[in-house]
Amino acid sequence: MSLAIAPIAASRHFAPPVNAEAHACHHCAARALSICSAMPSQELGALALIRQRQKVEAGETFVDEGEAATHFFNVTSGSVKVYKLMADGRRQITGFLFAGDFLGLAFNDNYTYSAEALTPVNLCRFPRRQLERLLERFPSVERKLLTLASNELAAAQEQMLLLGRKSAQEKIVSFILSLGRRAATIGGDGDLVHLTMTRSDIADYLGLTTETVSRAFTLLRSRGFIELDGASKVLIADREALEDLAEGDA
Amino acid sequence: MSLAIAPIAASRHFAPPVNAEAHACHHCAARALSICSAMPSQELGALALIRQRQKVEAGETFVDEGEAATHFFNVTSGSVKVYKLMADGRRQITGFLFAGDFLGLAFNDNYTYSAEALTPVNLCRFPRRQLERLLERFPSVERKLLTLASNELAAAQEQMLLLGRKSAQEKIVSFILSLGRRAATIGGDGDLVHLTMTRSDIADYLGLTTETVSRAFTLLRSRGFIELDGASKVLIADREALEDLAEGDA
DNA sequence: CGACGGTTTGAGTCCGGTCAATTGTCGTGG
DNA sequence: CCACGACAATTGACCGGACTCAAACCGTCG
Repeated sequence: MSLAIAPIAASRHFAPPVNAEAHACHHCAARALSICSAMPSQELGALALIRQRQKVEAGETFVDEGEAATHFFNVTSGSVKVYKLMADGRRQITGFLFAGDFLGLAFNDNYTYSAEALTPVNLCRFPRRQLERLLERFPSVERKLLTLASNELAAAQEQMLLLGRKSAQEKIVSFILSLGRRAATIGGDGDLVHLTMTRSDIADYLGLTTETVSRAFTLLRSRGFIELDGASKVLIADREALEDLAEGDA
Repeated sequence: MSLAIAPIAASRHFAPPVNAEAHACHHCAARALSICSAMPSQELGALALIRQRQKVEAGETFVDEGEAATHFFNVTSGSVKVYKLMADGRRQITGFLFAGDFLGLAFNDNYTYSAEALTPVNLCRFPRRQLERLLERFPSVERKLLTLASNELAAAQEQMLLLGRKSAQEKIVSFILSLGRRAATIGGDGDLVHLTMTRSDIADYLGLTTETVSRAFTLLRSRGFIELDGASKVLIADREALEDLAEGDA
């Protein structure tokens, strides 16, 4: 889920980073766990000590369903899809992650999902065992995680409503709007949405097929609600109309 | 989600309850937060101090989407449906709760769902403000909550897979099996499932209609996979076949 | 026993899926 | 710079599973 911006605490409490890499990863810790509100420097310092950097190519799977859940991740840049597979290959994408999002909260022994980079991705990785020890020393970090998990849960329930009860149109519209909201919180233009995932990914996220996704986009464009620039850029042309559509008003 | 049984810690650390009522509610706190592993008596005692009992009639709504989230709940007995509504009345049930389950984890200011009793229900209620203060004093309780939330999250993702990618048949079969599992952990017969919800509730949980739910039950019976005794008792007759069906093996 | 709500069953429709062909996009190498 | 290949996206025709509408059938409780 979306996490809020620039952790001021970080820039106050730490010396200037030696390079851009370190800087990015430094922020990553703050973003994952401080959630806008300042976190005591002690906690941040401890987190910094156990964090590890990881680069992932586009298309690379870095979490595999069923594997031992050894790490907790935080996305520094790029985008990621998280999904579950059925034996016969059917796929449900349970979420897309962007800069600032975390992954691996599940305190199960094994991952219950897979994760694959949609674009080149920079990650911060926290070994779970060390993170857990850290949580014991700094309960405030645990508090943050609980808040994050609660928000995740609320979002998951919203997605259930979408999957179970919305039409194809409504699903697509809700999706575009939520990406717009997300883009706005990250600091971009809330009306211009850049799709880093394929139609097939969108379909697997919304419980549809690529064809239906494509048709829905076309229809929305022909009605003047959105504009398309190539396949991956969507401009929200009539937000109000879309917000009505998402809730079923026509 | 399912919580494990009899917290031994409780009976060791507290004097025998003066009546059945108190006894039930005493256990409720333990169940909600100790999750099988023993919890220090100090924490249990603190929880006991802030808990409140609440009885709810069948059909009564005790949590309303949008209302201020003042309480954290734990179901002592009975069953509950948790759901979200759309403006036009479409409904998505996001979960059913049974004895031992908790509700209200969301650390948002307002509830993002409604909850209604399916049967007469006994609840333990913890005022959120007091609970939060308690979490600060006893981080171990927070740890338990985080674990619970993680499990909830995994279950929610599994439900997304069901809603987005499974056929009506597969949905019903998965549902029966999960109720069976749940019944087994509570201590009942894992093969005999008692449905406390209507067909319409099941439909709103699985993203179907009552008619489709009914037809699926009928078909499963005619094929010999289940037996029906009235509308609310389901006997799992061929678990193996059902487990295959749930995953799409024909 | 009768009434009411929930459930089952039936007939017909439609939304979204399937299959297939075409068009578009982008990176690569001639 | 353009031609090519590979893959993604779009479009079209058709199909079918789940929905809708409607009627009949319980079961439970006054």
